Amino acid sequence: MPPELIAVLIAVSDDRPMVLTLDGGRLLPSGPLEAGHRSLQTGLRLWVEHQTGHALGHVEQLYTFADAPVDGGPDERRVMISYLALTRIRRGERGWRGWYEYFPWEDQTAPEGRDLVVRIAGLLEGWAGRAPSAARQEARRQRVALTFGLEGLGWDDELVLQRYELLWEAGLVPESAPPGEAVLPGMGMARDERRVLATAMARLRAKIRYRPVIYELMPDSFTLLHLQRTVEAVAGQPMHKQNFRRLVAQQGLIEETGEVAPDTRGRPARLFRFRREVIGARRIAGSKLPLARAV
Amino acid sequence: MPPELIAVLIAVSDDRPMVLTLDGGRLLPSGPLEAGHRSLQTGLRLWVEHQTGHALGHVEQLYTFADAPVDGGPDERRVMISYLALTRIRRGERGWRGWYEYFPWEDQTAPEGRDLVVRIAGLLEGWAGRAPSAARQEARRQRVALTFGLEGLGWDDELVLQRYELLWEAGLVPESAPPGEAVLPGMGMARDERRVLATAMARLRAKIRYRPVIYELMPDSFTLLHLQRTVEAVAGQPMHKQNFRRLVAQQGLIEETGEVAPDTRGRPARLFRFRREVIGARRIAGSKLPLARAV
DNA sequence: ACCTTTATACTCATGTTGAGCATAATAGGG
DNA sequence: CCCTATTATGCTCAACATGAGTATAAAGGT
Repeated sequence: MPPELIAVLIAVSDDRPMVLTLDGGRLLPSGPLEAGHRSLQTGLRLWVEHQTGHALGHVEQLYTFADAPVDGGPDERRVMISYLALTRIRRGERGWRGWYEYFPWEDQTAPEGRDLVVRIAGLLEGWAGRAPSAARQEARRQRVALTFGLEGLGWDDELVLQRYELLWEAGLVPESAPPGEAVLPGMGMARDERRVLATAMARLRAKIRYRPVIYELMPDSFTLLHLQRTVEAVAGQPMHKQNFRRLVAQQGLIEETGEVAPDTRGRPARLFRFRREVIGARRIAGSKLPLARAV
Repeated sequence: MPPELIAVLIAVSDDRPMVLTLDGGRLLPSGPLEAGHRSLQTGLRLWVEHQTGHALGHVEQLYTFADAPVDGGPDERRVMISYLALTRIRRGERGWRGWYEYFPWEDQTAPEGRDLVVRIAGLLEGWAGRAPSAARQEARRQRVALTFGLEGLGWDDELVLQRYELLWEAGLVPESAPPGEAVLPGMGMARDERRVLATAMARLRAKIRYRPVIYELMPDSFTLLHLQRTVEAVAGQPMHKQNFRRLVAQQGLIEETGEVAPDTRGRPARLFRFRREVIGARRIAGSKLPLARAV
């Protein structure tokens, strides 16, 4: 069985990060590496275009997964090479879903997300208490606190995969819960797809801190607030407005278009565009996140 | 053809980063994923142990490579899933080689490495001038300057792979040079192994900045200078001594053993040990590098 | 005693970051 | 036309981090 190529396409629409799915949101675009494919990336592009009609721009390899072998099953097991692609939604495209539909607890900009983490903390405390020994219980509690930023440790937006795997182990997600047991809100996916999505989210959240990839998710011109809302949507965390502007300004990666945003409430905002020329011409420090404390 | 698992084992000995090789330094430990392997990592461990006798500790997946399909060749091509492992050299083990034997220009702590970059800059200027159009020439020059830190841009120690691939394109390494043509110093390896090694070096150099992985390369007790020399050896860059100590001290990741180093010249240095307990108990900021300017 | 060598403690200027205050410019209601 | 709500934008401040350098301590060798 040849390795499978699987893609996570991300776009941001109306300040919501979206992922392109198939089969009613249960699958990601994917297909086997074939002899005719000139490279892994070529194969991926062909499959994605064939299945979704969406042409890929820049893609980045994420991780290679293998599922566990089945006793008495086929000799070979599925190997999945996953990729992340940043793009924009084209008119009329279907299959795009908000990524927080799959991971509601990852949205710490909204009160619902924060409340959900409080609820999860309670459930995981129960799980920790069910460990066989006192030492194990303590280890579980420490892991929970670190992963979900409890006890004053602070929320780390990059721990998407770790949080999902912890909830998986605790039987709180549909993929692992005993039948009939209550599970957390959040859509499940087929096979390992939700792990792949979690990996993509974590990578993107990490990457916007040190590479200006956020602009691949923006339209040609945008206001500073729009840019900030996009970063907040991806990071799942609120930011300090003035400091965000200061940072963006001193990076010198954008320039004014000279126009102002139409149909605005309040004072009209100037429009900016990304200066594509600077990519490659300069060492890019990226876009550190002036994160406000999660109120 | 099942995917192949390939490992880059790194250790530091006598302030030199070393890599475990086979076949006189031309190969890295590797082997195909088999039906009996419980996971990718398990398979990797078995192959490495079988081929080198070295048991693996913590490993990290690096990247998945595929070679180009050959016209008229077999239907399937080699897929390599690569891993990085940090370890220590055990007594009597053979096959360890200094990684700067393969990439001499990556050692910017020594004058030889810095001189070599000056020479490379000249050769690449010639290569840039041979581009077909003025625009292409300029693009090449920009890429060279950025990748090798010319024109005041500063050396970026994490661009190991980019530098190797540029030299490959320019035909300056044995893997790509026309037969009989002069090439740069630095041992070649079989197949794609040198690219895998470059990927591992880049990842490790990046990682020591934000995770305390350097301690996996240290003996149980060490002096601060020994620690600094190890970081410098990995990063290939000199650092400011006092600031390095300040950083290490305020991280609180190490503690005094109470003893001092034997057989020292000058004032004897206190010995320290890594506090394993803090891993997992705390969010680790890692070990930023107080890099001195490359004199 | 003095010199070389390494260890270690401080100082200082500059830059970065988190937080907040103040003011500007628009629309819409009274 | 004034007032208010709303968003945009400019500016200050304290705390902390960082790069660089000076000064002093403790050993061995001649």
